[in-house]
Amino acid sequence: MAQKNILQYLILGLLNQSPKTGYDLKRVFEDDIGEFWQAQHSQIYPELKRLEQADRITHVELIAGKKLKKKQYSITASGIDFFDEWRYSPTSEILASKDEFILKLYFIESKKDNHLDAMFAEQTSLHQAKLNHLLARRQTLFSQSTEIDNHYGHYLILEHAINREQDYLNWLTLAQP
Amino acid sequence: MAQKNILQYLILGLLNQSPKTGYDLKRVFEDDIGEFWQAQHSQIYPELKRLEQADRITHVELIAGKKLKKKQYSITASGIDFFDEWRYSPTSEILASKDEFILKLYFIESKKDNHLDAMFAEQTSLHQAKLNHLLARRQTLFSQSTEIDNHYGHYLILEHAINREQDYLNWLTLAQP
DNA sequence: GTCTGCATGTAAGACGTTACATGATTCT
DNA sequence: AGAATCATGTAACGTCTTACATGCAGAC
Repeated sequence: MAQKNILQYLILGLLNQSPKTGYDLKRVFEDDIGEFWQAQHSQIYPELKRLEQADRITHVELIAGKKLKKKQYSITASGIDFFDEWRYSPTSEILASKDEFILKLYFIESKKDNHLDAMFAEQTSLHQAKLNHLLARRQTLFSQSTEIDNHYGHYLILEHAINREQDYLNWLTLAQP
Repeated sequence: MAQKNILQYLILGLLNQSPKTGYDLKRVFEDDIGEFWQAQHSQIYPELKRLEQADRITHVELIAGKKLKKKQYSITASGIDFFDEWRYSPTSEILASKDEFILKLYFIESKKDNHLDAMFAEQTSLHQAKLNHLLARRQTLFSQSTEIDNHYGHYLILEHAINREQDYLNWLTLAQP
């Protein structure tokens, strides 16, 4: 039964780096690892509650400004054990991705279908925009090699995303009739 | 609210190619488009029922052998309209994929972490096996160019999957310390 | 003083997986 | 005779998205 609940490990891993609020976590998902995993705040907050009940994390309440409360979560020893179990276990399954565009292509019967041009042009534009955004981000974050050493995981994930977009664009160019 | 329910379009598209049973559809998902979309039979059968109630498909009952009943579904005119609306509409969103391995990498802090070797070796082996399987499949299905012309969409999707695995392997080789 | 971002939560529903269940046919 | 595959369905559960809801803080 039970699917894997990978979200909990991601939260634990991020809290293992440093204590964070739910909002902080939300932003990491948006900015850093969103290319390979997504989570909305409506999923994060309940998961934090659940992890705290299971004693994998704890929180302290901070006041920002005059009365804005935030809950800063930290990982517990039990949480670290649980996280390490996951991170060092084999990753046997390749979680297949979904791609709506390639499925639409699947239903094109002939190379001469006159929708093909517009479809490829649209996707090329989308992926080019995404690539540009990722490249700009790399420029901002990792223009110095010291940054790479200090945030190696983040660097890897960004490199992989860039690589993926470049390959996708390359395929689009080659496959286009 | 309501997410996109892409499954219904895939079923309609497949029935638009030729009438099929639920089991036939299940196999197409396993064999042909599984690289870019997954669906279990427990999702397919209820969706067929729903599509029939909405008059997008109909079925006839066939008897195989002495008494094995199967339901062969066909697309209706209304179903074709509905399918065409989807297939020729813009595909603006890039549905982000999930990759558990790259996330585990994200939590590796140092290039010198002594788990890295084993992790890369494992993934290389997995993706190599997958690539071999896809290449064998291309050999079986598309060794003649007439096959490509007759099943162009299928050919494209397989090519894309092969391309993706090759790029992934290439990245694994380059990123490995 | 209004707009953007910070901050936290719940509710409803859609989507997807695993397991449970049953029976016929074909191949070895 | 037994195993694999064909064939169809339901139940339970877990995951994920969208929407609803509220309030504080900082910048302009």
